[in-house]
Amino acid sequence: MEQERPRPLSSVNVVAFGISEDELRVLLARYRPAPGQPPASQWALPGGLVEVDRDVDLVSCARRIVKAQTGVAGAYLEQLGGWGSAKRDPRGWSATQVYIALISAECPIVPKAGNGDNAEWHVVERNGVGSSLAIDHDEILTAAVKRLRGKSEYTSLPAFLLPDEFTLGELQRAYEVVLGRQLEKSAFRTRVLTAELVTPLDRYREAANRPARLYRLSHRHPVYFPRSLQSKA
Amino acid sequence: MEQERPRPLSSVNVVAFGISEDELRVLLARYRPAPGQPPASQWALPGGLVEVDRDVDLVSCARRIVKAQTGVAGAYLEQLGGWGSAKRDPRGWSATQVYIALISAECPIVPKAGNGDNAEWHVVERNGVGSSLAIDHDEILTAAVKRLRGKSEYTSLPAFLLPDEFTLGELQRAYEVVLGRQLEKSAFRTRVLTAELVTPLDRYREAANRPARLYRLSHRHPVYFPRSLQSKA
DNA sequence: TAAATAGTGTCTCTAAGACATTATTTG
DNA sequence: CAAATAATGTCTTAGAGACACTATTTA
Repeated sequence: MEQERPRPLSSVNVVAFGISEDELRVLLARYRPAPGQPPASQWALPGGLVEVDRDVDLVSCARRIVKAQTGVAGAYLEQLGGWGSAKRDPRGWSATQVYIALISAECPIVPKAGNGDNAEWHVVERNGVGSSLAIDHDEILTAAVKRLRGKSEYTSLPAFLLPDEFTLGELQRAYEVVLGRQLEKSAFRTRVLTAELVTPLDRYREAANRPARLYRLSHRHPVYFPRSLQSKA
Repeated sequence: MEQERPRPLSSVNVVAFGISEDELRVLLARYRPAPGQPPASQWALPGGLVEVDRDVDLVSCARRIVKAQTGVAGAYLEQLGGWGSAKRDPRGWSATQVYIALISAECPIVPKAGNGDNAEWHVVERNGVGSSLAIDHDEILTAAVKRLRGKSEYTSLPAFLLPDEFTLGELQRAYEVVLGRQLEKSAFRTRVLTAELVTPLDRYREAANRPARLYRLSHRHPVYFPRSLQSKA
């Protein structure tokens, strides 16, 4: 019988994105050096150690974290990647699995009992937030923003930042907020409609102008726009 | 002082792809229920526990595994994802970080001392190999093949399966082997050349026909072909 | 010369960009 | 009516697919 090797710490972190006031935002919590210890002043990505008798797998651990901070249970979740090294955590070798969460409501927060321990939504500027985050979370946030922006070029990802029903104008605005640039209306609409990314409803958004048709996503998973190398005939 | 939580097992697995005899192949090893224990008859993806005093981070752990099985030190490595759950490993809660490795040589193997303990290259058919792999490795292999195929539609990934210098014909063949379908020559060439994916050399591959110009990759990281939402003018 | 593969040219088609025009509501 | 945004149409352009053609080597 071989002696058991020392085990690294296993945790999960979440980069939760939302849109409010036409800005892309990310959820941050006060950095907590270890569970039970008081929070530091630095901001960090919400997360925590895997709890072996509570989390059945990595996604449910991520879901638990999102739920605890925002109250949202059905957020879109996608694996971003793993960060692990001997040095990243002062407590020793640690590996974290990071998930991206897209929150469709208006950036909600679950207030904590105590003293300024609430998470907060921070505006994403360029590839991160203004201040620097704890340990390697700046690097992780940058990777998450890059993934979100990159994948938004050719998938329906930004739609998961909207409520169930939305107009094409609102959808285009979501793309523009995520990508950080304006898009051409006509091209955007044909692209979205021919890809059958959305299903038209028989309802309309009323306003002080021509009412806009409401749509909902056709699929609960991201749709990819058609792409590149075709087969030989 | 809070009591320390139980820690899951942390391991790294590698899905190493190679091309030989015009077939896409993946490296498999005999499944070993735990380090030190004898290998079972089932095949599995090569991997092992993170060694906290030897591996500085996740990639170097992956590199160590690739090197041990193939002798190759400079393979292209890319994170695929993390798999973790209470049930996947009989020893208890375990999380593995999986890397894809692209081997450019002719599918080499490092022979082990003992008795049939060598890794082997298996042909990839459809989304996996013929037989079923240990624990959740079928699912992981399927994800790896999907990633490799998907990304090969719009990046230079298949080039990392070739030696340093290659002809455009060889490059096209690599794409065809990975994607499992034939491509149109003219379109392929203009695409590759206008994306400046490769740099032409002043050397030629001699054969019983017109010599083909040799090329090498322009970048050590994958190149993405342009395509998708453009900016408004 | 034939065989074989390298490499190019031309035409078509599709989808996106640019931009103008029409449509439908409220105040 | 004006103001505002929704929705559509037309023209152009870029890149991919189809496919034929030319180029250069060896046997």
